[in-house]
Amino acid sequence: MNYWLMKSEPDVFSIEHLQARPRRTEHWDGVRNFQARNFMRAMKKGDLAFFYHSSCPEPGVAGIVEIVHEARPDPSSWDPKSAYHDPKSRPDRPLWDMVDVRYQRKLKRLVPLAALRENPALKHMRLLARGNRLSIMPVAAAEWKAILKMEKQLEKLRSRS
DNA sequence: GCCAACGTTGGC
DNA sequence: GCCAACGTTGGC
Repeated sequence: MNYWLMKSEPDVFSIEHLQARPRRTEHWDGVRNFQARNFMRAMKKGDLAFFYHSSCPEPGVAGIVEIVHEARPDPSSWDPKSAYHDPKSRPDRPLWDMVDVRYQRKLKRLVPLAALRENPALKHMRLLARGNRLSIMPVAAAEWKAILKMEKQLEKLRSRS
């Protein structure tokens, strides 16, 4: 089983939006970057991913989702009406893929980007690498654990105050 | 709104 | 294949 991180702008699509979807499941479509696409292609059913909120007042890890359907062609890529339309992609020659994710849980408290940066255990995390802009990336098992540990610590701090 | 960093495009 | 120009991402 592998771990991943998937970015989304909460104004557009947040962990709460996913939670409100029928069967708490949604296509993760609109990815238009080759590296991100290739990571999606490596995802297996049952893999877990952090749902990361980006481009918002408090960016950070907001929740956990499960990959419930592996990569297959993304129909929005050849839909001229879609904001994600790419004329190079056609139904007979698809260029972009999507996976399905299912809501697993929200973190008890959002783990902010600023806190991730302060954790020495995450020094080499891809998300934190200089200039990183990938919307989908792998997460090492040790990093996954470290972030869940931060969630617990943040929760403890809150319950104490 | 600014700007650094990166990916993509297209001329040569 | 190089590289400048441009567009996008995303934190601040």
